[in-house]
Formats: sequence, structure tokens, C-alpha cells
Amino acid sequence: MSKCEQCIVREFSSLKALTKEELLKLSDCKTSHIIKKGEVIFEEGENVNGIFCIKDGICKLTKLSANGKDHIVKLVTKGELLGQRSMISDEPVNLSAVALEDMHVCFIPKADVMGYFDKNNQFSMNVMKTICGDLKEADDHMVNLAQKTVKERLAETLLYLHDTFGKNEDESLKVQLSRDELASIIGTATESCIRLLSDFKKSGLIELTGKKIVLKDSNALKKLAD
Amino acid sequence: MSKCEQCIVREFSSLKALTKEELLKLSDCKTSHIIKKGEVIFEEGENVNGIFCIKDGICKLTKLSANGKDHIVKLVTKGELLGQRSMISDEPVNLSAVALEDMHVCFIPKADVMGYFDKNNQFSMNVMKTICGDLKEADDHMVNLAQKTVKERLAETLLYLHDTFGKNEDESLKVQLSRDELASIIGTATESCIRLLSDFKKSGLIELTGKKIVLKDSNALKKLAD
DNA sequence: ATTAAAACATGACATTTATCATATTAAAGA
DNA sequence: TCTTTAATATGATAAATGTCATGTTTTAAT
Repeated sequence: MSKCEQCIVREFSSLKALTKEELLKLSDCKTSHIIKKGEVIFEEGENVNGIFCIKDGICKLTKLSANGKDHIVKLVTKGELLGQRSMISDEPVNLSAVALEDMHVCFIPKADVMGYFDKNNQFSMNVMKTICGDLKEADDHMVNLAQKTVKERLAETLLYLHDTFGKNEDESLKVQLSRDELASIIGTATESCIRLLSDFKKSGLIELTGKKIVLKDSNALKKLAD
Repeated sequence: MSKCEQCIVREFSSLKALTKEELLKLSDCKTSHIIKKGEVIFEEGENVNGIFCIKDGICKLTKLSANGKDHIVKLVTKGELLGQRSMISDEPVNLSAVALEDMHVCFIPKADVMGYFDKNNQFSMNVMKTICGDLKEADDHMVNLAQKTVKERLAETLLYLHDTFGKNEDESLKVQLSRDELASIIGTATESCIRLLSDFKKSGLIELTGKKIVLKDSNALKKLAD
């Protein structure tokens, strides 16, 4: 079992507040898991009873809408925690988590997390601040969905993916999403998404090579995104 | 100065966790305010440095979008607290709060709230659960905005207003919103909102008398809302 | 390597929604 | 009360977006 006190990603999550002793204890109660691309970490409605710490990889958090289509609420990557909201609310998770690439995650049982939560004030404060950040982000997202056009949302999302997850050596976006997934982030039909990507390509804003997307003119995209 | 320990709405907020002594101390540090309909409680970007406890009335939380239109993110009513997220994040508020009717609110300075927050575990847990609830609600809202039609969202919103804020003796919805405000909850143009309301009226789903809205066929509305 | 399935792409068209113009009504001030 | 302004309403039209059909390309499985 790998040791939490030596784990680099710990530094990027709320867990950074834990003491040496707490980290040692954490190493014993956590379980380590390899998740393959496309596999489900947990599903909407499930009782997770703990949180996941992402050591490596990216996953999407989705919610099934009334019309049967999945909507991608958020992308989460290494260093972040999953399932905090549901743990605190003491409710089933309201979102599903699915790996977008191979992942390495650690599961920490609820009882243990709640122990640190009660005893380590800085830790609970960190968790709370993260959730508050998520809420603010959700508010922003909501307003965008309500007020911006699909084109604006696509431009904004491409920039977001670039700025948040970076690019490969060939300049293409690191997160590789299917057109369908991209559409379900911006909240539109897959065909509309594909069409707009083609338009962006024709206008020289982006370059498309299979699933790979390269941003050629970020400034123009920024203007489009408003 | 009225006494917090005798305030009924306290029972409905996170403050219910406070002890008798804490409530006595609270009475001394809080300030009481009457806010007239249409007045601003705080504005996006402001440093509020405390939280508001709503003793009476309803207000809207809005966010200005890039195109200059306000979007109503949430309605908040008596018994609820305002400004928790910003207090915990230690950031300016990301939403504006405007009274939809005459209100009575109490302001509690940040330093005092944080005092209870640190010492009273149940209180901080309550606040956290509220924020988690808001986040879950925001996720739901997001998916609705992304996937449902304007008609579905209008039907859903009318039902929400009915179920959450109730009705007057004449059966009309208690919260009286302008067409413009209703439109900025569901995320559409004012004209579209007005048109759909007229349609609903013609179909016998609702009754319109000036600003007053009466739900005549909730079941049909539920079907429409999906 | 071949085949089947899934993802991507694009045209044609229908539907939804926004915008602009213009009445009408209601509310607020002088 | 009168007058002015804001809110509501509706038509006409344009623009945005969704849906269906169909073909192509890519991916995955045998």
C-alpha cells in the first residue's frame, strides 16, 4: 500500500491540512483503485460512504436529465476529491462519476474522513471552501447556460479545457472528449456541436484532427465567448 | 433591540444549533434592518463581512451576465441566511440580493458568526449542509437549463413557486414576480415568457389577473414540466 | 485483416426562441 | 386628476437550434 504522506497530489486537495500522524493513519484506512477509461466510479443515487481522492486521471461528473440525456456538470482531475458533498449532506451522490482516461484513485471511508473533519479544523475548512467554490462555479455556469448562445458556450468551453487541463506536445487539448461529451457540457445537440466545431475550423479558430482539437486563435475565441 | 432567543425564524436556519448563551450574545451583536421592496441588500462584488438572517420577506439573488441581463439564481425567504458562501470563502459576494417585498433582516458581523462557527460544531455543520443543499440544487438547475425547453422550465418554475412559497387566500401565488423577473428565472426573453403565460392561460392551466397567477391545473403543469 | 459498430459529418427541414415593432394597460408622480 | 412612464401583450419576422436522414470515417471486435 502506497503511503499518503509521500503522495504528491495530497498537496493539491483539502487533505494538505492533515498532520503527519493523520496521514499515516490515512494510509492504513484508504484503498487504492485503478479505473479504466469509460468505467464508472460511482453512479447517481448510489450510497458511496466515503470520498475518492484522485491520484491520476480525469473524470466527468454527469447527471441524467428528464429527457434521458446525460449532462456533464463538471470535470475533475488529479488532486481533487470526489463525493464530499454527498458525505456532508449524508445523502446518496447526486452525480455519476465516469473516467475519461485511465485513473488511479484512493477511497477513504466516511468514518475516517469524518474523524479528521471533526478534529482538524483546517481540514474541514478546506473542504468547505472547496464546496463553496463549486457553488460559485455552478452559479456562473447556470447564468451562462441561461444567457449565452451555443456558439458562445462552445468557445468558452474550449478555452476552459485549454486553461484548466493544458495541452499535449502537439498543442492539442489534453482532455479528449467525444463530440457527444462536448455537446453535453455545453448543453446542446451533438449535431449542433459538430457543426459549430466545423465552423470554428473553417474560420481558422481551431484545428481538428480526429478527436484532437488545437486552439489556433485563442483571442478570437475569447471574443466569441464574450 | 429584539431578542434572538425569542425569534421564531431562528428555528428554520442553521442558527437553531446555537445555545441559549450564544443566542443572548447574538442579540447584542446583530443589527436589525427594514428593507423596502426593490431595495438592494448587497450587490455582486461587494464585501459584505457578515451574514443576513431573513426574519420576514422574500428576496432574489441575481447575477449579471455578460450580455448585461440579470439572471435570478435563487429566491430566498424568511428563516434563511444570506452571504454564507462568501463568508466562508472569504471573498466578495458573487450575487446581488434585492428585496421582492418589504423585508425585515438582521445582520450578524462575520467575526461573531465565525466565533460560533469555530466553537459550535452543530452550527458549522448546519451551515455546511445548507451550502451542500444549494450546490445540489444548482446542479439540478443547471441540467434543467441545459436540457429542458422554455415551456418546460416555465411550468416547472410555476410549480416550484407554488410549492415553495405557497398561495394567498385568493389562490394566487404568494411571490409576485414581474414577467421580466419570471423570464430571468427560467432564462428566456421577457416576450417569450409573456407569450407562454398567455398560452398556458388559453389552455386553462393558469389564470392571470394582473401580476397575480393562479395555478388551475397543477397536474397538467407537472406533465408539461416532465 | 475483415467486419460490425460506433463516432463523426453534413444536408434538409422543422421547431423553438429571440428580436423588433407597436398597441394596450397599469402604475406612479406631479 | 392628469400625465408620464413602465409593464404587459401580441404580431411579424429573423435567427438559432433541434431533428431526421444519410453518408463517411474511425474504432473495436472477431
